[in-house]
Amino acid sequence: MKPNRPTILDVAARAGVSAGTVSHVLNGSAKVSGKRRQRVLDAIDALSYTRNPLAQGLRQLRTPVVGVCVPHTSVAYFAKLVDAFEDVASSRGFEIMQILSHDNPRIEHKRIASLLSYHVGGIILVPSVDPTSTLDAIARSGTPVVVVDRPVAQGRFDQVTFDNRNAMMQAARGLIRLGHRRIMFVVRQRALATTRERITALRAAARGTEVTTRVLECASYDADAIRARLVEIFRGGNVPTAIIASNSMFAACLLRTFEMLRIRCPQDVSLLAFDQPDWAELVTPKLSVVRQPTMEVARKAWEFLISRMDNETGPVQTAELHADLVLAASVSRVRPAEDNRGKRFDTLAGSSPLRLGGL
Amino acid sequence: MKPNRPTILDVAARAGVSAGTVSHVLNGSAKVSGKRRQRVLDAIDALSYTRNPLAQGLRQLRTPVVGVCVPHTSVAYFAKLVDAFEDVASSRGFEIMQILSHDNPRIEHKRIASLLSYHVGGIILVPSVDPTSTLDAIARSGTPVVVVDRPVAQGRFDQVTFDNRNAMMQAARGLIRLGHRRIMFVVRQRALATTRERITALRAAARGTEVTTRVLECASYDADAIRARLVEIFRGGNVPTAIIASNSMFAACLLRTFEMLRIRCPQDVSLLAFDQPDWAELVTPKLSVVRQPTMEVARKAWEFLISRMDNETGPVQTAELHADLVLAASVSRVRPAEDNRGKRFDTLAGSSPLRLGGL
DNA sequence: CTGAAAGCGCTTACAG
DNA sequence: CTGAAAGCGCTTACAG
Repeated sequence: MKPNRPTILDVAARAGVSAGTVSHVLNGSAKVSGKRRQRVLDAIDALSYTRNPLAQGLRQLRTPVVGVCVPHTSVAYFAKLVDAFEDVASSRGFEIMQILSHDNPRIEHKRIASLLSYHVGGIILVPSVDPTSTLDAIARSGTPVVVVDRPVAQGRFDQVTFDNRNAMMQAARGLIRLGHRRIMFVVRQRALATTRERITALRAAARGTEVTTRVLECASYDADAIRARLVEIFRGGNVPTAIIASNSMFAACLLRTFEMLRIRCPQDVSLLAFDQPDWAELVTPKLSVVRQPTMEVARKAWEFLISRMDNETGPVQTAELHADLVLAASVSRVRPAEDNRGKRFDTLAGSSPLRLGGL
Repeated sequence: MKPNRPTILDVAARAGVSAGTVSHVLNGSAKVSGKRRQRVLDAIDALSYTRNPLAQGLRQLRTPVVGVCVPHTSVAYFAKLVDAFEDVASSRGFEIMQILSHDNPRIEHKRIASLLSYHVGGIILVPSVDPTSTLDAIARSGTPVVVVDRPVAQGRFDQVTFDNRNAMMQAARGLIRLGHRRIMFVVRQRALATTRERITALRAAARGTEVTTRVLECASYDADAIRARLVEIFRGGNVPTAIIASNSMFAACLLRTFEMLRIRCPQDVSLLAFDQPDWAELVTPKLSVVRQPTMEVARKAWEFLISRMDNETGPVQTAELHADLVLAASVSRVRPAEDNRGKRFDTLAGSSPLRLGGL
């Protein structure tokens, strides 16, 4: 069934040299004289020989594969990131093994352990809330790794992150300047390093002003459940005048909730989101976003990974990229009459086909 | 640097048996007596031994890896598909190697060849326009493969596809019933099997009526270029009253173009899209879509792949899943006065921040 | 049921 | 510069 692929021995035989010599021309690991070298090249060509990466990996304890671990691919931002890595990696002869942590440290650890058993040449990791055991396992294996997007304790690992503090600072100050006094930040997990940085910056921006900030943690991944949670908030009264969503899924849920409750955006509530979704410009009003330079992240991370693979003991490399605030129609100035103090929104749109799980 | 992982020999030594015996309990490839078996299990546990898949793969010419090849991950639908595969595969102890064809047969072939050199246990392929050489290479290698989403010539390969004819038939008939007489179908590549099926169905629906159909092929992946192309159409006069987009990227470009040209949807033009984007319900008007059951596809494809890996010579397995038409506000009835005959839209919105490449 | 041994396809000291 | 040979960690006929 499986016709045997040519091996290095076939090439050697055809070129009239030893396997070792073929290996040397393949790897440039030793000088091979001009004509032998050419004979080897010709033989490789004639047989359309390609190396068996399994054998190579077994011998060298290192395969030309880089493992990419992100929480989910269905999040547009992570999908784009993986896409970008696939591009740059395959142009350098690397395969991508993709694993998903589901933002769960246990799964993350297990999946990374499996990746390590393949002796991958390197790992790109968007870490979960608590990646300690995962990072320890990677460190123990000596596999080069670059941490991306979410910072971990500095000093041990190469990483490329965003300047979340600055981005949030910009966003918060912008809102405050527009008259907002009650700002809510909706997050998946408070404990996430990225989130903590953002919360700190939000509070710092509010310090010394009369601005009230509030963090809403919504651990669920289920849109219905999230919307139900939001509905509670808006019905509870004392509604914020501006909401910052930590990712595009929350932004989407918020927009749908606005619609259900007939909350006008931005007249009643302004909205701004981290994690620029591709639909930001399609919705009405257009969504204000913090734009993260995905391609730049991927390129930088790859650069770090390559240099780490070449030099495992070099100094730790760090990059903090800039994220841009892009204000659009979903954010507006607060007029005194509209400050929502003590206001409730509970007009559930009767015609909405929405199922409201849990309500 | 790299502490040596325990090997099967370490386990054997600790359990006081031979490596072959350990292998047998690992694989259940031969009966091992109760107590020896337990000793092996204990040793594995004590050393937290895991098999080296590279060695295993080298020996068996088969690794517990499945290769997934899609055109792009940044397309939401494909990302979801890959996500779904990762889930089901890793729960069965398989890794995922992900490659991207960029809808280019040459790249597809090259990347698949590389995949094959890893002796992957199976492949899931969303084929490019012309996957002939790729499929030949896969067939030659004897690797189990399931073709997904886009049908290829029947009979050689397991595949799970959608009933595109029926979906398009429903969509077209729905539009015709609402009074539409000029329908445009915007596609990436006419030659794609999926697209051809849809075009055929569209024409069939129009046959015997006074309905004019038109296919617009836009090979570009650049949103600016696509919009420029669309602007031409709308300026050209004799604008269609209904447009069907073959994927969500086109739908997005169309919505933006409507906005630029102050075309009202659905009053001036109705819009409907294959490939349900996650923002379909966020835009105004809500987008009408043909909804494809992603998870079901993934599950079915995996089922086929597993059974193919178990039985390489079994009969070809085929599934054609049903895609639902979900009508929403973006589609409406045509009133006689609004039939756009000879109409042009060329009010370029001056305030739009849009860059119009090429115009 | 169990072990000794060959072999999967490479790479890499080690001689020469 | 080049070749012979060992070895990476498994699996699998083959004896027993």
